[in-house]
Amino acid sequence: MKRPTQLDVAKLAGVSRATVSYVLNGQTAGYVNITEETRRRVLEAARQLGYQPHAVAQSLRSGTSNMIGLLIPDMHNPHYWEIAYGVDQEVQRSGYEMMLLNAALNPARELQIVKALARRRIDGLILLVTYITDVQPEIEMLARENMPIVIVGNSIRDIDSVRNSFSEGALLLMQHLTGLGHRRIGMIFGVGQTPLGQERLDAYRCGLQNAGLPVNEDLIQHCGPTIEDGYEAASRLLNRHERPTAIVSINDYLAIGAQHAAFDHHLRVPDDLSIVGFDDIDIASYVTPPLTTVHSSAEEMGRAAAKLVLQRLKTPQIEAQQVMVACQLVIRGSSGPAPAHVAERNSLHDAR
Amino acid sequence: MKRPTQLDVAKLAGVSRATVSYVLNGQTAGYVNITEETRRRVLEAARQLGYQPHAVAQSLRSGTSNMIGLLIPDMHNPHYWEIAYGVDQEVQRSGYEMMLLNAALNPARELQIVKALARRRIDGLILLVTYITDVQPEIEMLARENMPIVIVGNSIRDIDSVRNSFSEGALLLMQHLTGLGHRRIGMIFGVGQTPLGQERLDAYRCGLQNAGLPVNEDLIQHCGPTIEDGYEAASRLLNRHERPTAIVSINDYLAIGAQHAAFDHHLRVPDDLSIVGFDDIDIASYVTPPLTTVHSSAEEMGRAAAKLVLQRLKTPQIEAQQVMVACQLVIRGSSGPAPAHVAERNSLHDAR
DNA sequence: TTGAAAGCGGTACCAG
DNA sequence: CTGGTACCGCTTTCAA
Repeated sequence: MKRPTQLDVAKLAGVSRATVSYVLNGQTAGYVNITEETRRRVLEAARQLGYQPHAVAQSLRSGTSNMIGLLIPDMHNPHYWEIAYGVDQEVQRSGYEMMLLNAALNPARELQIVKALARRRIDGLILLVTYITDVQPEIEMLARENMPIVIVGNSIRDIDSVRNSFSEGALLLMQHLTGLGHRRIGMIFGVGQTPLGQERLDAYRCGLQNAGLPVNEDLIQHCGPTIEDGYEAASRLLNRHERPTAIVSINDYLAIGAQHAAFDHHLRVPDDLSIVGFDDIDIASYVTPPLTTVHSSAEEMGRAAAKLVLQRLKTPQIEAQQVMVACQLVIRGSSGPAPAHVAERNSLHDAR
Repeated sequence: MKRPTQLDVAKLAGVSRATVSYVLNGQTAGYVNITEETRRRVLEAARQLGYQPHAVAQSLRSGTSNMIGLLIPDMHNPHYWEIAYGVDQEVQRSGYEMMLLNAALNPARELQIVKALARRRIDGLILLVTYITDVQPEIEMLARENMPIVIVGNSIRDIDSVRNSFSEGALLLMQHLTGLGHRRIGMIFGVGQTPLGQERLDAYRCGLQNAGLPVNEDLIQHCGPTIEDGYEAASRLLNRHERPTAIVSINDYLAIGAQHAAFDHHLRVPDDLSIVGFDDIDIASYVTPPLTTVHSSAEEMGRAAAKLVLQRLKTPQIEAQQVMVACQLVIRGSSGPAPAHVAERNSLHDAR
């Protein structure tokens, strides 16, 4: 059984295809007028056949798809879903659909997706890219062809972008920890070579130096993106002879793994170990103890990105914009003063 | 700047459009052969122009889109992403793209999405529908038009579906709790009128009856889908004069909210209160204490659903299949024996 | 007020 | 072995 086409409707209503198109779109092309009678006949015929316009044909004809593509690096991290949610909301408000694609942390797939979306002649593109150098040429090419593109959490010259001021947030976070007396602070770095991650890592190093503390590369644990990876990275830190008194996780998701590692090592958080993260995912305030983190509304970022795309869609010629989304330190129960006995042991050790 | 079309390539290579199509698709339409020389010229011209085929045009011509649509009820619940992840993996293995749409728990939006996907002439559809009665007519209509459709967590006559045997799992869960001596068991019911939720609710009631316990409707707290809602529903239960000694949450996500409510009420889990959930989301084993839950591989379900769609795409005429994904009780740290003093108080109360 | 027809970009048949 | 061309379904100009 085949779906009815405009022609079927036209036949049934006893009019031409053009008339059907006029009626269904309200599009009277300037000065075309339709008799109320014909109008009713057409609508009735369409209803009777269950006619649905063929979006692909419309798309080919009009050159627009009514879709905005969103590429995220990893479907497992709630942070990206919050961004996607913001994008979806905003995009829908303007009558578009969001098409969400997952790169599954695979650089090759990232490029492949961008290309596929371009072939689909998607109306606009929002990219959260981990391995940006690989896709940069493609992005620049698309931008030259007037495809509205927004980069999130990153930036390329002459292309709209949304970023958050995480380096500041990260510094505040480090100040918070050093201010609490922590001198041995571990880092869980579980992402690809993203500038976003790099920014946080730099802030970590910088924060230590600001407090006059040495940067010990052994305390930086590189790991994968799963919660299990976070658990293991934290375990490695906690198994060290001189374990850190605080752990900074590159994101909340991994921090939850770290919290559990502390639990399995019979360490109380925050009494024996402070754990902090980034992103403030919704679960962060519900874990035990609630996670100290750097908040930046992911949904907000998504919305900002969507707005940029939609704006460029309307007025393509304006200059590239950089939107900054603020972030703030959220102090919850997972961070506290450095444990006294460890501090003591440390000074003994230092004295030796 | 406009993107080059096949015609541009043809001109540059000094051949016809047909030849370009043949070369690029390897499609020699049976017995068409191309000189190595022409072939090279065409490829070179395509490369030089950065030619990318127009997927919309291809789609219109071929009648296929190379996309499988997936509709999920709520982007905030990790359970659904795991399903989406499974679908994505499987669908990609077969050279398709997954198009993910979020209904945001809105029944009207659900129907709207299904219709939009149908208009896009998507190749196949995987639906996780909350308010199924609203979309059922549309689904049946599409199925009649030979659109491959799979329903997940639900079922409609003559349509492929994937379900998990949660009612069994739920009964095991209830046995587990009653076996531990719990007599006052609360329920957090934070989903729409989904049969899936209903199934779990029925199992809750049934499980109580099996243990010879009364069903107290006041112990069933209906609430919204956010983690905050879970927190509040649990709080309401815990604020009762005679609070439950165990709480069954309709899903893990809300259970995390419940855990936090217990924390805020200074109740230790599981000593003072047992909390159990459903789904076994990845975070479930990392919260403190790790969540007792009913596991069913969501990713597995997604994969099964994708396989069904792809299979029907190949062979449309086979009979509708129902795939059951097994599930099992996973006992972790969040459930334990009913607290003695409460049990005591209960019996005193019963004796009065 | 309505209808005929020219494309949008590709594909695949048929003729050369 | 290659080129011409009809068609996928819809929109929109132009003519009637």
